[in-house]
Amino acid sequence: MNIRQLSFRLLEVFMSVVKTGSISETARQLHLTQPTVSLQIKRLQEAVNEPLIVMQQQKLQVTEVGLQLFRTCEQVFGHFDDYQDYLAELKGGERGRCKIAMVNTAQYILPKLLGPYSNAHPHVELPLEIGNRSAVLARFERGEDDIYVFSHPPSLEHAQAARFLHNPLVFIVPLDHPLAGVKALTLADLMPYRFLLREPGSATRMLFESELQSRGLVLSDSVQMASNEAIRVAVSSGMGIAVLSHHVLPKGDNSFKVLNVTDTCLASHWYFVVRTDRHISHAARSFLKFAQLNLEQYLDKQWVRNELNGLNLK
Amino acid sequence: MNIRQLSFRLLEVFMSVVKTGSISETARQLHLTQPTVSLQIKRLQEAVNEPLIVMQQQKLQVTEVGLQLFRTCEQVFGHFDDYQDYLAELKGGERGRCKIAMVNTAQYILPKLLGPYSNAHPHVELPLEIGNRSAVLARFERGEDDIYVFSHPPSLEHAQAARFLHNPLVFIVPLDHPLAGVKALTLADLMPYRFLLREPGSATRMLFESELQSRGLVLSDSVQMASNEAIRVAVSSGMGIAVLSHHVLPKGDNSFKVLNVTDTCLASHWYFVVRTDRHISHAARSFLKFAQLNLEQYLDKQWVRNELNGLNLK
DNA sequence: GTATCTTATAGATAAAAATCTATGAGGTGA
DNA sequence: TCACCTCATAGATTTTTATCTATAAGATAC
Repeated sequence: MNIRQLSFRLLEVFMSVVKTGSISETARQLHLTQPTVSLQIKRLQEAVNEPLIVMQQQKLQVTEVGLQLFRTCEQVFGHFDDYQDYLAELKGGERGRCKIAMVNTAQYILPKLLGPYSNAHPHVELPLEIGNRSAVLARFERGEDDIYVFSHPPSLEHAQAARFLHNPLVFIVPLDHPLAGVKALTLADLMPYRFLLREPGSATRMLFESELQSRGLVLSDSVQMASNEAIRVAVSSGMGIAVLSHHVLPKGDNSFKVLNVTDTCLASHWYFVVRTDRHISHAARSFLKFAQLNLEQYLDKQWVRNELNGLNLK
Repeated sequence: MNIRQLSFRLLEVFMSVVKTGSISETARQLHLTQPTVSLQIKRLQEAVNEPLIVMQQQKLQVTEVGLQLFRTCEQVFGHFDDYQDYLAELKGGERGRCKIAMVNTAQYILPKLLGPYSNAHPHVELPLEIGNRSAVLARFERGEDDIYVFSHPPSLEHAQAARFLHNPLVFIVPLDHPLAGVKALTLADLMPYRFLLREPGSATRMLFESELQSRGLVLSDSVQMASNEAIRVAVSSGMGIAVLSHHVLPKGDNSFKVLNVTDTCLASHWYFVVRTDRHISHAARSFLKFAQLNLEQYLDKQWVRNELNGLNLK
């Protein structure tokens, strides 16, 4: 038997003949003519080189070889049916994988969306990658993930970004800091103090530094720290002052003071970013859809900027 | 996914690409050109309507969907491989079925061949049908079996017969019968006695009666009995005399006497009969081959008439 | 920077497959 | 016997497919 001569159509017709026990009946059911079916069976028998169906008392009778082939076909079609089911679930966003890479700061926000999504779609895998901006950018370049989360999205040709959350930056000082009690401050008032900063390239730092530069201000002292938590805790401990995303600050944490800086409004946005030159997985599509519909419900309404309908997901 | 667009060839190529991880390499292995393989993969992806293989860092990368399809293919080809193995065993005569229908008398002979054959081919099913001549003839007409055993084969257009054993008929009488001690007799000497006969149509009876008719002899008394054993036992019990196939008489059974009738030599032959208008199963072919080679070994050499090479099994 | 890989695409062709209509042959049932 | 089933076969047509060559676009290696 040469398997290359076989086609699924041929097997389908064969199975129908076995089931109905009649060539004419099969032809009617499959909307074919009777000679077509006859010929298909003949072909199949030639391919297998064994009689599969014989006439016995004017009745079609499946031979043992035919029956065995029929069983084989049942199994085979079963496997393809399973695969079709898998595809259907995948396309429905019920199954699959949505790999998300995000910059460090986003880990304070995104889980609020991921949790509910994951509950609604328990069969979707959601591997997360967290890194600093340059690491996530490198992943983006290599196309390792389905969705990327940046504030300050890369302006690359094959990147498509959409805002979903406002990201205001605030200044924090230790409770016992000289500025802690002051009602209204200017940015310049903060310059004399030691600033705790993330690494260069972090979106927060970039934004802050460009603001300083445009205003002609210079920090007198700064210390670099690797994470937002480290900075927050260090501020509380009196090590210095800092500028951080509002979202990084735990609600109800009173171990530091937020300043009211009246002449400065530093803010960026959080963006979902996808590659335009890559197929977007159904799961990713499904997650973005979910986000679009449920941002207000799971994130602080006050900061939501839902522009996800701007994503053009072919 | 429309399964009708799929062909085994397509899947074969796809599997090779997954295995080699390269389109060019696959092309080389399958003796195709690289564009051919590229196109096949493209087609397959269109049929499934999902990306199966993507370029990632200049390397082909199978997607989850592709991997799932690959696994499906592995299973499917596995089933067909099993079927191929089955076919191979079938064609080799190691597996399958050989249905044999025989007239009653043959059951004294055929098992001597069937036993050894079955031992040599343990996976071949050998269903036996035993009936009187007309029943077996009817089965032949309906083509219900692979091989038929007759003495006196039907001379039908679609029947092909070959002798394998001489079938001499002998006359037996009870030990205390008046003829039991007579050294030499003629057929006419037997006419006064009661004959125990099989049903009309049985080959033995037909042969005997035609002999009587040609010699102008008439039986004075006869009783019909349904089986050879019944007749044999009845003769031993003194109920009458009979003409029976030599093969029906158990060796060393001294409860009756075989007569020496000098002017008569009644004999027929045993034939294997197959239909010429039907495909002959590999198992049947294999059995007939076996018989042809081993008749002398398993049957009484003195009676073997091996003409089985005359069978023309397309 | 040139040679040499890779994959992708376009265009052409030849083979095959799928399907039809028309027709024939064999059997059943009124 | 006639009408009506069944399946088989022949011949024709239209699509589909498998395949090729030629060529281009990227990337890598030296």
